[in-house]
Amino acid sequence: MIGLSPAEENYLRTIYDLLAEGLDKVSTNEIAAAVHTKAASVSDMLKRLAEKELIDYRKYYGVSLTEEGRKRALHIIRRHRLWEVFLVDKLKFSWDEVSAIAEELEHVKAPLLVRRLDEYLGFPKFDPHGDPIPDEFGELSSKPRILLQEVPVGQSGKIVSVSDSSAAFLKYLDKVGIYIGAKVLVLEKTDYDGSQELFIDNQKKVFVSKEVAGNIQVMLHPS
Amino acid sequence: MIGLSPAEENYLRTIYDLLAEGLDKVSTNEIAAAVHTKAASVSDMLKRLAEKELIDYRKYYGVSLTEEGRKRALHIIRRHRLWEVFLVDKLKFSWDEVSAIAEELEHVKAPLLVRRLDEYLGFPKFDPHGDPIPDEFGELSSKPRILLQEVPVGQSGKIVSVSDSSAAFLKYLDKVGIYIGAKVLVLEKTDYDGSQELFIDNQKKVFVSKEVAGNIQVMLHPS
DNA sequence: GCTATTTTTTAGGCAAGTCTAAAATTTTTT
DNA sequence: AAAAAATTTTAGACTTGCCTAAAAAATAGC
Repeated sequence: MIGLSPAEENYLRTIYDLLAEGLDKVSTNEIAAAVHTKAASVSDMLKRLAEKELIDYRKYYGVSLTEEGRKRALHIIRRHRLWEVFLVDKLKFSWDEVSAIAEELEHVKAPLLVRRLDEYLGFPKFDPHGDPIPDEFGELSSKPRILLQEVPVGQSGKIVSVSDSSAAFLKYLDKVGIYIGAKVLVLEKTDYDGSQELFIDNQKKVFVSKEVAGNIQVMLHPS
Repeated sequence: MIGLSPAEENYLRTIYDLLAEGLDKVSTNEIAAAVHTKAASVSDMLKRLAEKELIDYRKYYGVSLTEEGRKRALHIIRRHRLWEVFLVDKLKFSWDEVSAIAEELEHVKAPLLVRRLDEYLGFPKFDPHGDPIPDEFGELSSKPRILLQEVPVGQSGKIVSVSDSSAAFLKYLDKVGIYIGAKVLVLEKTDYDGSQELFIDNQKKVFVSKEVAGNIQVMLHPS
């Protein structure tokens, strides 16, 4: 199949992202909000994407991705997240500045470019927000990630992602010493309010509320 | 003034490049060939660019850039050439592979990105082909460049650019040991055929024909 | 279960950028 | 200098991607 336009790619990635947030279908209005356009324009585009068999589209019902659509979306996301790593690691942007720029860069398709970039960055597996970078074949790192909330006492893991990327939340994490990649050990859990005591990098004890622990994703076991 | 579309940017950069090759105006057909489109499409676009006062356009006569158009073109060329440096220096592409990829990257406009990239690359003054990189204000490095052909005997300089970038020519240069950035000293000139004997990097003597010397640009004096 | 509200789709229009075919202009040839 | 050839422009059409306004369908309220 032939290449997609930047607009089509944006829709596809957006639909993937919205689906990743849980439900099995996405509404026209949700997409419209995410791509900053009107519902009518979304309807237009959905018809085109359905015709290309990249999405399953039932009028007035909702949208999901076909296998092909999912594969395409993951390739776009791969480019997006690799550029984010580049912007943060090499050009010293902060992780909350990079999404908009990566949205432009992700549409540059030269396949060799993406491979070389991957290599240059040291084959990163996660982007600066902790989200996994799909491989060349559109496969996601399958290592399980669970919410910090759910990590049992005594178990340790690595912080790989946060769901809330508001400036306030990121600032809070920074202040208490939590960051993507940090090792975290759950020391204690308080049943009645769901708060936890953590041990970060074998160094620092931190208390977090249930709300905070519900916004942090952890990969169990690894180094 | 507001931003230009990728297509408008391509036309503008192309017109600049064609003008840089000597003449003071460019024809519709030349542009059509350079942007791989039809003359009719070029006519359309020229009307639009003229309306935006980026070009001076007289029907059936030809096209040149206005001051504003030239400034815009130089900003696009700045981005293009910085990305070329990135691709060669960091991603290890060879200098003949990078133009097509840079053509896509050059349309990413985030101004902070360009500045950071420039810094990351060490504020390069020339791209991998030896062409100068305009500064943030759209100014070209004003150091004079002359054809190797015209360098007098006993004078030395630095090779900064080649006009012919065919694979055959580049291969030839490689073989005899001539490369962008090499120091060159003109040892001897043969009047009747215009050929020269050169001393490359104070190391290697090389004979080049007038044809070859006419395709190589040199910056006089510098280190 | 019918009405009101919200969501979604259709209809029609618009700008960008491209194309082909035909007309206008310039250049070349003889 | 007139005819032929080449170049360039115009005219008309098409696609993409967006819009507004109106119609259709689904959902919520009572």
